[in-house]
Amino acid sequence: MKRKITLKHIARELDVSISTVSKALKNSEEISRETKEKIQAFAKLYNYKPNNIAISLKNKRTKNIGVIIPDIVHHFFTTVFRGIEKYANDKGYNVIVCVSDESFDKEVINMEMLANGSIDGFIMALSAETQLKNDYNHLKQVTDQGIPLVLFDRVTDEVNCDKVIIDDQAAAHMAVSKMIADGRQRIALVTTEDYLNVSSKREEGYRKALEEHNLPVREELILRLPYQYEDEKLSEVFFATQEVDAVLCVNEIFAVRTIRFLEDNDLRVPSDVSVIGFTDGILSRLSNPTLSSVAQHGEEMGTIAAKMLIDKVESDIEEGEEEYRTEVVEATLIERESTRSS
Amino acid sequence: MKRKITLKHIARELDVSISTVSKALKNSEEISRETKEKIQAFAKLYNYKPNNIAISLKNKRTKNIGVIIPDIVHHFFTTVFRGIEKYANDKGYNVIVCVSDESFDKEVINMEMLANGSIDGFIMALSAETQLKNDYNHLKQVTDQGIPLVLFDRVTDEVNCDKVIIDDQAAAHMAVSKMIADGRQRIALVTTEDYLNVSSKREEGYRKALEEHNLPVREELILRLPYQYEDEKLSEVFFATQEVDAVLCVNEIFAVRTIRFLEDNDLRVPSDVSVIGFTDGILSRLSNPTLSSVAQHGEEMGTIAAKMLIDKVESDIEEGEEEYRTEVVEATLIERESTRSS
DNA sequence: TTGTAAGCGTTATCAG
DNA sequence: CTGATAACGCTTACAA
Repeated sequence: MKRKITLKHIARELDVSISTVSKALKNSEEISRETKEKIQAFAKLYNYKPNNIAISLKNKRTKNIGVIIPDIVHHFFTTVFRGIEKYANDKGYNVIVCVSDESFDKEVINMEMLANGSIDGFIMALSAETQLKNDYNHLKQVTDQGIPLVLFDRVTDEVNCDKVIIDDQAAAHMAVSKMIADGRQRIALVTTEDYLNVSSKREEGYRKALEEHNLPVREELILRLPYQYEDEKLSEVFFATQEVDAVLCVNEIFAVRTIRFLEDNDLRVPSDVSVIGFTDGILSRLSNPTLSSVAQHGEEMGTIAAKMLIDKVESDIEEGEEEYRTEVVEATLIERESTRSS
Repeated sequence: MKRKITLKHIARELDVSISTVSKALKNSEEISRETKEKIQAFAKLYNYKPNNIAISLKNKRTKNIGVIIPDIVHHFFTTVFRGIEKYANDKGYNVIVCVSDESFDKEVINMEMLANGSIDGFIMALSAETQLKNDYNHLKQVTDQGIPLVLFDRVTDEVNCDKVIIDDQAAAHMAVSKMIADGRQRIALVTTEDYLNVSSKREEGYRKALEEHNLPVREELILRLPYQYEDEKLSEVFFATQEVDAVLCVNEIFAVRTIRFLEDNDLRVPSDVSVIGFTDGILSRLSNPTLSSVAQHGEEMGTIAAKMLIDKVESDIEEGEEEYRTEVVEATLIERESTRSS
């Protein structure tokens, strides 16, 4: 077992000072070619690599970024994470992930844990509970300390920082308009019952699109389901009493369930009812029929978020003139079988 | 912007020495109640938190664990990750994730990056390319340095370390036996063409089960598809020329595609053909019909891996007598509609 | 009871 | 060209 070698070891071994070794390994002009070669050869031989922790302490820069997301087993977040990770890695940063599990407390604990020197900045999506409580002191504390923060998808106006979002309202509007253009008239909305910022924006877009096309907004056609619902009972009640010819769902899972439910009730998708979901993930591509859905371009969001963060981290504006940006990523509608206007 | 406060600040402010502050905050008996109270109050007021990096440097322990996986947008890995993250967090560890993207080079780079002091140990699943090249020097280097390593799922015998796997062979055997018990006779296997350890183990189980039940192993019934295949052409060729009454797929995606293909060709699942997949993820639960599949219990694997790693990290056997364990997690068959023996 | 000093591994400044 | 020294923030013998 060859323990990690340090500058000190090399210095002792080669009978030079630590600073000489340090400089030699950085190819400093100050050191004679001869000594440099000797030292470099030795270092190579023993596979010397500087200790990141020591460098972090010295530079007050960890080259780590902290990512806090509500759930990792969730296609969208996972996709954003991939974007973050790729960009960050390219820039020489590592990514520390913490999962808040939609819990306010865990979010706070994780942030505090990381804020004590472990990371240079945060990228996060708020937990559902945090949005519900509307308590953002932990975020403010972090920004007050001068730690850069980028919020994505689940954001809040309460905190001053960079943000990356998709225009959920416009996206829902687009989806509903498409259905209307396809001749659909009774369009239902299946959304979450939790108060999530994104859901309500999507609902706004849904309402607006109907209104603009002079279609009535029927509250009975808006179904609110618990975030992780497992029973289709609710949906049965809903569809049994209503005639719908199109459904917009705020996520993939609701959409796939809806399709299944419709087919079990002898309604064909898309001929009888067309369905559009949000989150263009694996389910959309592989459901039967395949699901038209609003792509949120998570990877792109992740890339943008990482870029914004790293730019801030590496800029030395420090007490920056509070110049925060909000990037809006265009959502696109991926059309598949569930809306074929056949 | 209140910059982070350090022991030095407190000491200066309160006109005591740094070590007094340090001890006072640790509630040391050495310090008078009076001073302690003064210091603690001050620290609370200014929200003092020790700097993790400094502590890491001192203790030579980062309380970070490095996780390297081939792909984060993949239900199984994501699930394992969740298990790791939860357990690690409970134990006060953070998790740094790097994605190898199935690439050998990235795997090597990421490991080296993290091995220079950033983490106390690794948990990883080998990339496809690494398994193909059969080159594990980067792993050996890490273990040689005394950094604990736990391999999961995609493992190799070439490296001496703790491992967590499922018995893929037994799992496939179980699945095939179940189909046979249901009266199926011509059972196909849809597997990957890459050389992945897990796939080949599953194939072995498949073959063994058939043999044990005195059924012929027909090579034409074994279909090898590229890892991320997008065209169903291959599968068309396959099924068009064969009569099968059951299919075992080495992953969910292949399984769902198979179902879709069968239905498009007027074969009903499960009445005409029953289908079982591996990886009990969201697709299995939501496909139509729902998919019977082999649950790999990723979260449990993650928990076990994290436990093994942290135990090693925190044990002081150091030059441990090479006592490495391999934990086998029981796979279970989750029966859903695709195998209802109706 | 409090303080000094060394050390964790590096880098940077300043002398020699 | 090379080396001593201080510093990053903290802990911990050891002195006082």
